[in-house]
Amino acid sequence: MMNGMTSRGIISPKALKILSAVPYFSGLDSDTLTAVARTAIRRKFAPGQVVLIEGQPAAGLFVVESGWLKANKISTEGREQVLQTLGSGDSFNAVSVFTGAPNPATVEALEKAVVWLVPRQEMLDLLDKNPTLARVIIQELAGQVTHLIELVEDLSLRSVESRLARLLLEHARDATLLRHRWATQAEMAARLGTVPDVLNRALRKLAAEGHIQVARHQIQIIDRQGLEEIAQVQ
Amino acid sequence: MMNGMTSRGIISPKALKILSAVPYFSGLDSDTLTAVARTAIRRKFAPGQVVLIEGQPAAGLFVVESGWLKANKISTEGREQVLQTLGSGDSFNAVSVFTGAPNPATVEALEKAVVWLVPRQEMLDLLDKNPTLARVIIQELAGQVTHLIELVEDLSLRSVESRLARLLLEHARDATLLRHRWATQAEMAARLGTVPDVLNRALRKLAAEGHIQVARHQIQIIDRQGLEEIAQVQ
DNA sequence: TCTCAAATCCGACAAAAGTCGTGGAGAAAG
DNA sequence: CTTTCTCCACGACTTTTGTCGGATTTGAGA
Repeated sequence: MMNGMTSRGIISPKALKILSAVPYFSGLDSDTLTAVARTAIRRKFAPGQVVLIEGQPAAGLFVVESGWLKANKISTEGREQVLQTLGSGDSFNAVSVFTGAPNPATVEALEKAVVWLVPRQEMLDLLDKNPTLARVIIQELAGQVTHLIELVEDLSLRSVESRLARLLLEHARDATLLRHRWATQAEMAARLGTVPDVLNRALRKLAAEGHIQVARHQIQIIDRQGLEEIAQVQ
Repeated sequence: MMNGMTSRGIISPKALKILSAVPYFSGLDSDTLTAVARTAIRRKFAPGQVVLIEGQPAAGLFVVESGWLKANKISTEGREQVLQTLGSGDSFNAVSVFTGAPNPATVEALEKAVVWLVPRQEMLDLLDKNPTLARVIIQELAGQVTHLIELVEDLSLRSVESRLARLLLEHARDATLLRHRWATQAEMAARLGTVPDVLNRALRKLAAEGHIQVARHQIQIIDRQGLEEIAQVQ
């Protein structure tokens, strides 16, 4: 159960379509794209399964076809910090591919997921031949830096309650935020850098104050302005 | 006093030498390097002076000639988190140069510093003409991502005491860590994501337990192994 | 050398975050 | 349909972190 099922070298039109939808490869001409599709490996993962482990050598660049995954760090005491949540079209492990350093974090499937793996050497060759690819990689990495700076700011300068308010506002479509099956309070806590109990407390406090209404699989935002104030201060 | 003194367009051998020592430009041929030196602007900053402000549009890529600076985030309540400490040869603001987004953080001089600024458009042109430059930028950004992931891990999964122990171990030459004039306890606290009082307490605790010895302008590590244990757990 | 602002030290207190135990309500599996 | 397990909801308690007031010391500049 350590590795997902793999299938290699099958150049289906589906593979081409999926890969060309990824920002990384959308700029490539069809010949190079076919070459990529030939070496890319398709893998399926079950919920909870580990895709790659922090500290291991880089296998290559991963691209999500479907399903949700998370990149995280785990402390010696077992506490978890989620760095990134990855969905369809997202890619991960670029850092170790281009630096040669071991994987900086562990990646795990949150639900049934399908992932493509483009081997490291292939990516490096591509980068040499394809100057436009470099721009895309730079954009991608810059985006990661921006995201991580925001995370640091959150962890260092904001209270749990404030972080939660921000998370809710960010993910709300209209006034309702529907939770995926895997989006348990424990997962949310790991995302905000705290523990389930504390998150639960913050959630109940916001509910008690009339800002939100927590239901089974969704959260309703009642008082957006109030939430925004809590997101600002503290 | 808002901006540093500037001098533009002077192509001295000194400028060439300094710029070519920067990883970004070391791979360039001498013609391109001269072109860069022509557009680059040299600025001097006094201690405490602000080089660029979070949220403002990107001016260009900055390169440190001499002196120390810091990149930080400041909360509405005035609390500070240092993201990076920048010394001679380091560069900053790459993210906003290549994405076009506003500066992600504020940069401030810790002491008298001299900084070169290569205008944004110049850097973008360079990137187009010089494919090898792309590799360097990718390395640089990947390094930043790695560093920020470590910072997140520290803030989220480790206690102040543990973070301090790590900082001390990391910066110790032999068994002594000499503090720059600007490396006050307030600065160290901002680096570790806490407040001066708490840092001071942690420092005195480590001293009381016999792990370190705090003197005026330096800190002695007495019990390295003990420090390493504290750095590990918690 | 002298003065003054900044840095450090310290104890007491407050608030935030984390831990533990227990019980109930749903969802998934048989 | 029933059993089992995960998730959630509390409340009580501990630890860590942050805050405040004030005493000392130090270093930079007049």
